[in-house]
Amino acid sequence: MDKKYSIKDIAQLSGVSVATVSRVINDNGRFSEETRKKVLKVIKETGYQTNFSAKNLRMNKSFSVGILVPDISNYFFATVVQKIEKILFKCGYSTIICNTARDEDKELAYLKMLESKGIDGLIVISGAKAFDINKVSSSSKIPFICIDRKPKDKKNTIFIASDHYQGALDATDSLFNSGSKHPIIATHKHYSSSGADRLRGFKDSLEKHGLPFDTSRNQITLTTENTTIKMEKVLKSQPEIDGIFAINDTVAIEVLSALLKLGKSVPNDIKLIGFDDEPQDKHTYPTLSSVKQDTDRIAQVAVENLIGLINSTGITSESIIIPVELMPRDSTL
Amino acid sequence: MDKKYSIKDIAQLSGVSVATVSRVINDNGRFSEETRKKVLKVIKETGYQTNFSAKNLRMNKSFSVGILVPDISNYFFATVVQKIEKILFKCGYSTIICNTARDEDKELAYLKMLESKGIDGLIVISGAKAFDINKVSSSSKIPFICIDRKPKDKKNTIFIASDHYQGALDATDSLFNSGSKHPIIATHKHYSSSGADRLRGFKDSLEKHGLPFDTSRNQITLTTENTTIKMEKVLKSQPEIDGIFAINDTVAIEVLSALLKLGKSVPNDIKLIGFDDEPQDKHTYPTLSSVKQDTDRIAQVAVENLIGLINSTGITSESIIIPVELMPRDSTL
DNA sequence: TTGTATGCGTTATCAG
DNA sequence: CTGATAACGCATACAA
Repeated sequence: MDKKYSIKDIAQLSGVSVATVSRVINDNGRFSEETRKKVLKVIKETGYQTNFSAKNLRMNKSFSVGILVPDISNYFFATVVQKIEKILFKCGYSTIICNTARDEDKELAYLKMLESKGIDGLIVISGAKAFDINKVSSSSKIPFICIDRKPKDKKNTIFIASDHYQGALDATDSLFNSGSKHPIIATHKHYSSSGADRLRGFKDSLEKHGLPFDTSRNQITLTTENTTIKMEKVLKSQPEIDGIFAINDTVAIEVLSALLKLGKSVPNDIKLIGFDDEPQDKHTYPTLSSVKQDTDRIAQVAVENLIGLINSTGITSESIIIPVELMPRDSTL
Repeated sequence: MDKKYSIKDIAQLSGVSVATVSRVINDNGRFSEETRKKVLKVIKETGYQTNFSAKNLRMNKSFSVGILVPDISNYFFATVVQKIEKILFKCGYSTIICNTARDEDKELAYLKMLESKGIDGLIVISGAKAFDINKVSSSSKIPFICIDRKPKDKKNTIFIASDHYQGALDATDSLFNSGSKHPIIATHKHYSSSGADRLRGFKDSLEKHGLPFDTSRNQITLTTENTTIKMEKVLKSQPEIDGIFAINDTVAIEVLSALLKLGKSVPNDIKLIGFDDEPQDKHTYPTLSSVKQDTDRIAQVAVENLIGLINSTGITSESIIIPVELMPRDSTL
């Protein structure tokens, strides 16, 4: 009742050899229906459970994957991680979560740990710089895929991302469509490959509408602390500003709050749109327009590809772009 | 360059036995300073890394802990998980995350998997029912601690929670203090032990102010879909309502949005306060009063106690309550 | 101070 | 169809 059963115990209890038990458990090799029943019965009765440490050691496989994420309290990251974990579990893998806090040293330390644990695969989500697995250990060939973060070595890797460019283009277009003549983009200090793509989309929409992009006039960089002050200054020196594309919803909501404090009306004075379609967008006042990423599909594609990588030796190189969806609400009416 | 080194390789390369290498690595047993340097040098050069599967098998320890959480895209859960993971990593443990989605079957499946992997400990965060580890396997004695979720067997377990009762009491008091005469509580369908404590706090504040609690008059249950309709109905039949304590900030923000739609002014017509102090509270209009949980301390205490449990055989039973802090903002001015 | 030998629980190879 | 046994990489009791 209080002991942990091993395959050996099961063998003894059911009067067969350990080899046969292993065969039955893994449904591998041949054995009679009779022994199968016998063994399965004992397993049920004893509540036997595979010892994964042993199995891993023997098979050089761990049935677990690591996931590197900058900040799990971010809505988009949390949602993607959650969905990935769910699918992986269905496929028999467990997920080791690693919160890198955008710290390169931490990232390295995590990578080492994960390698030690013999993870079968790795998913890298976002982060400031291009991802270079060779920094950990040139010997290791852990299959990995990148989400929203370009790998350093573009060959031999899979890269998955939302169509940030198109989303930003659509978002900015929607500012114009709702009457804005002089939109700007609000970014924050963190720089990621997705952020760069969104900036490109903004620029191209601007130029499409006959406005040349100029960083000093069309872009503001905010930190959490200075939003209102900075906004006030900018709006004073450029009173023509009548639309803001925020690099994500967190920034958008800070901007919205600042605008209201400054007595500006959204969308009457200034149109506003964000990115990520966070749940609270529906509950701001006015409700916040945004661009929705297809996290279901991102997660699905990520896991499918990773498992493909794990099971096959053929190395692929691919860049997968997931479409996004514009979610117009009152802030761009 | 492309091989994975084992302790045996290191032994050969440095001209000692595997036992000595093991001793040096674990700084265990005695060996000369000279051999130490020799071995360490080879380890550096080769980039040797411990094979944890083997170590785990031998030591019957996995240096990993599981964490059961209902929904990681919830701000409070995400924050706590993130902080726990960070501290655990510093202590040499990796964290296997399990998103139970409040589903008991999933929880069971996860528990089995975690047991198979030989996790050293378990952290259970919230969830609807009391937690009963015996459902997995009567044989297993995995040390575990509960956060925000009462364990079934109160003996032999550690329970950590914010002072939900006091927080709710303070929150409701603050409604009265800002002039509310007839506050109600807004809950949602999920029921947890923390939710029950918050409800108790609300009731006691009511009675303290001379109002007997009556479910049909002082409590409304919302779902995400029906908030505005339900609010309208309630406010029509009970126009005296002038204060709302929402069971958490997500509910509070939905309520706030509904109230604005219904033409009610917050805080002039109705005072409002939530729970959890989510970041967006600072950016709603008006800013949302709330009760802040000390996630740093919760995480710290949780890890400390779990590691204590793992390393000692002495079983403890304890209930640890972490103080909360009232965060008054404009919605209760 | 160091080396030898054993076993942890599995799977896989090879006989039977 | 089934059984004995080697091997995975490591820590440790025991010998030297």
